Amino acid sequence: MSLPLISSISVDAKPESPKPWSQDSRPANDTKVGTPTRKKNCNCKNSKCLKLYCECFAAGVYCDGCNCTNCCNNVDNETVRHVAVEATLERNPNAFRPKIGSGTQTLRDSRDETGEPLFGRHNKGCHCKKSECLKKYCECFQANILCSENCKCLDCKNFEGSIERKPLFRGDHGSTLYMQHAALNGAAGAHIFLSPTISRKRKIQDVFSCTSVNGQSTKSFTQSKTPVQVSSSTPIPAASSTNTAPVASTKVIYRSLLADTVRTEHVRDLCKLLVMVSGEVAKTVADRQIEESSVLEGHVECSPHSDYERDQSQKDLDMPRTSADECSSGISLDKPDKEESRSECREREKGGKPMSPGTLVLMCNEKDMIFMASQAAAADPSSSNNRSMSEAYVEQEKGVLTKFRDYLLKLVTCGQMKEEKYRSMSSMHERACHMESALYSIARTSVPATTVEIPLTRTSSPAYSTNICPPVGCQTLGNGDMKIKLEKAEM
DNA sequence: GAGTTTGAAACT
DNA sequence: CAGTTTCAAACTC
Repeated sequence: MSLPLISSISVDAKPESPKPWSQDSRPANDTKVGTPTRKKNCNCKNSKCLKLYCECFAAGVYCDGCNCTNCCNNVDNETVRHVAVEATLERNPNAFRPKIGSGTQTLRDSRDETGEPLFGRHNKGCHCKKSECLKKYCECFQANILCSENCKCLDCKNFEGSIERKPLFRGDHGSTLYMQHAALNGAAGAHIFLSPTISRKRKIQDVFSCTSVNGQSTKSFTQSKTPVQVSSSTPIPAASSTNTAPVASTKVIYRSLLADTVRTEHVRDLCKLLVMVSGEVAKTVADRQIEESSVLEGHVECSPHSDYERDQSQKDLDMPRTSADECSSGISLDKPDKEESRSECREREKGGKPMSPGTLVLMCNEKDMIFMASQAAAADPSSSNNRSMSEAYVEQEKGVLTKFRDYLLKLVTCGQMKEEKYRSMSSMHERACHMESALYSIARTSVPATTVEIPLTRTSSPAYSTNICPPVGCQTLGNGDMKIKLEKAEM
């Protein structure tokens, strides 16, 4: 008995074919993989592509289409390569770990005054001396992140607020995509605009070397050689989306709208559900056939469970409710025996080593295949009625495909809802920034220092208050409204 | 495309 | 751990 559909689904949960350094998972924000589809071709000559000098080796991939000579980073030299991997790991157990860590929540969700994304930081930090960390020699710059306290660079200009860095910055200014990414990562709080951790990196440079709305440098508010704590209410003009600084590259970090929505356990649950649907359909078909044969024989007997089970089956087929909240927390499957199955799996896990989700799915498949076999046997004791069997298969397939289709439709709905959500968040943010910029322009006139408080009407978007912090200079009032607190500087 | 510069990795 | 060498990418011309 075969259940090709179920089997094929379960494959998704299975890990990819193992690589010698499978632990390596380059960060999404690493520009080397910032464009995930792009694979760099190395030009190694002396390292045989078996040292970290080789980008392919370091990235944990085979050389493919590279211009390297004496390359051993391929399937043919698996043994040699394995030795090299071992040696490398011996030297540095983290050699194949991502260089750019996601960092703390603060860091990951930070961005500078240009609105550019600054996800993560270099785990080891760079050691640049001459490039001022403004060239791709610098790993931080290359990864499109700011230098952090991990770095030991000299004359660093890759820090927040750096005038030199600004024209070189590569990013998507306050774009919807950024907002999406930030929101998906749970961006919250004041750190989204300025990270104190990153600010610590500032050394001799102007801490508040401000850039006006049009991107031109202006008089600094202060000059400091000491770390400065920057709060969200610091009167720094947010460049916002009106910043017209040249963008050297339009590389955008893409994150699926459904990221964090579909998780491994959901795939597993879906598989289980499909298996269950398949089983229910088979049972229904079997019951119907028994019924039909009984009618033919003139002995009409009611199936003791059919109606009830049909109801139950229908309940099982009902898709879970769709709501924004549900989308945010991931799609769950309302499956009656979900908890039971999980506990069963947990029971199994207790007995031995923990099993991967893929293994669990496969085991569930195995279990259900046995179940299906017994079902079919019950439906057709002679096991020779091919017509009945194929009819059952067709019904099964139909049921499973229908269920799967419903699930996909639900995913699409979730994606659309998220898209709408982030769009409204983005437009709200841009409006606030525009207003803030306008106010800042006013503030720069010769009006004596004072505090301007302008209440802003809060939009209906709950995301604004929960996921995104107020723009720089904005404060959230107790009643949910926002005000812009802007201390005017003497010019 | 060749030569130079640069900084990470490897080595001592 | 610091200094030196090797290496390949980034950069310049």
